[in-house]
Amino acid sequence: MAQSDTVVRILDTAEALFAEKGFAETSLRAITSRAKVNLAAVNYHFGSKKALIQAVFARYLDPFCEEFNQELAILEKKSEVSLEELLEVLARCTISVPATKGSLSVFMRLLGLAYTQAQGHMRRYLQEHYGQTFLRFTNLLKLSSADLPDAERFWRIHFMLGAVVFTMSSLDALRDIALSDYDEKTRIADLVARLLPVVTAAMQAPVPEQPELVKQ
Amino acid sequence: MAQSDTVVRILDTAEALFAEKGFAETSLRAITSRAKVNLAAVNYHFGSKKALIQAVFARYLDPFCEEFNQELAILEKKSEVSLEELLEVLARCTISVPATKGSLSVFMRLLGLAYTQAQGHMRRYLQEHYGQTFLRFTNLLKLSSADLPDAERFWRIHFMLGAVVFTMSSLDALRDIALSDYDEKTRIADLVARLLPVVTAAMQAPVPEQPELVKQ
DNA sequence: CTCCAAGTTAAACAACTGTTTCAAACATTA
DNA sequence: TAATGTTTGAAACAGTTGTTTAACTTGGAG
Repeated sequence: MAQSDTVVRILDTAEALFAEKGFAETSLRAITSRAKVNLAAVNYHFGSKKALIQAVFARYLDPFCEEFNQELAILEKKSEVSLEELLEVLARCTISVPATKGSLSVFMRLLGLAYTQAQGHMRRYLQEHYGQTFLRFTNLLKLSSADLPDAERFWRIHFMLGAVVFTMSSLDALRDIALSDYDEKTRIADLVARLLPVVTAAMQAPVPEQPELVKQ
Repeated sequence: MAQSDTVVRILDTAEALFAEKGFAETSLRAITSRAKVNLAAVNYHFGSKKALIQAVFARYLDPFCEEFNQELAILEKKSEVSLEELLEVLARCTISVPATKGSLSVFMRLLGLAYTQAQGHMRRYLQEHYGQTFLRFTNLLKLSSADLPDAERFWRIHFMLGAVVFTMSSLDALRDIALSDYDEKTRIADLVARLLPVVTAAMQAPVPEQPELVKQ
């Protein structure tokens, strides 16, 4: 049974090439030739290039969401949850899941691409499949930052999402600079340790005076 | 003299389409047909699609850097510069420059695409042409956050760069959500007002205990 | 007016894209 | 062993891509 082998090899290669060059810039021929499988294999096993992209994401996000949902269920039973506690759980799940492959940075790069690259279908896919988990998280976040206006919290979530995704997705380049300029061999765990106090402080920053809402 | 007219129309259309769909997903035919210009005009006036992309950026960044450099020169003469002061200058220049066109959000989206979309040549172009201005900025930032270890500052700069670029590049989608969920008509100026305290707090967050540097 | 460079146009170029086809090879069950 | 359904293989499909060519139009200087 060579099937699973072909599927896995396509997924591995596609993941690497997508992260390296982007979705539109990576052709099926580039994937299949490097993976040493036939060109038609992608359409046979996945149906289309779109579906392949989604499958690459699902391989990361499905196990992540499963673990994260379990942790969220525990937190939801508690009477109150601190911001540090919630972020620590998020960080732990993010690190632990792809530990088998050790390529968290690759996945973060993909996530960044999915959001910024104008692949509308990816945003829709992520929303449909993982929106509910995200909602559970934001509900807990609301409890742990109750004094923050809803709109303010909304924007800050995306500021911090950007900080994480952007840094992680450029990780290799930044790590090289950090090494040559500051003699620092930054591991993912170090980066998370750096991120936690920054994100916490950002979420707790003073709220600016209400901007006067003008029409248009 | 229809030349300048053609060039400007190409730039305007390309800018809009790039922001809307991304670089790779926007064909020269899509640009030229919407701009009501002949297909060959792009290669005639700009040389290649790559050069057109760079020209779209230069139209924003050249005037921005000119103004920003002037402001930086003023700050460099002062004996000390506060973090708020420096960030406020950055925000002011960012807002003021494209005021004539009112499409700062378009440019921000382009900037986000340039960094996240794996167009290697764009990163190189930005570094080569505007790296020195960025260096002047980071030097002042070092003065205004002298108690921060260099490596820590380095990472935080990129955290915050990510927050800005990522948010801006998804701006339209986020703005729609903010409008429907919080009845908020977010203007760019509002967003900058929200960003300033967050970035300030993030840069001033407590430094985590030195991560033990292990080999590998 | 003449002439020349600058700009525009339509057409064709070669290369590449995702997808489909159908015969061959394979593994599995009866 | 024979029959079955699944997986691979090479080739072709129809469409799009960025770029180039060469003929054509135009505006202004000599």
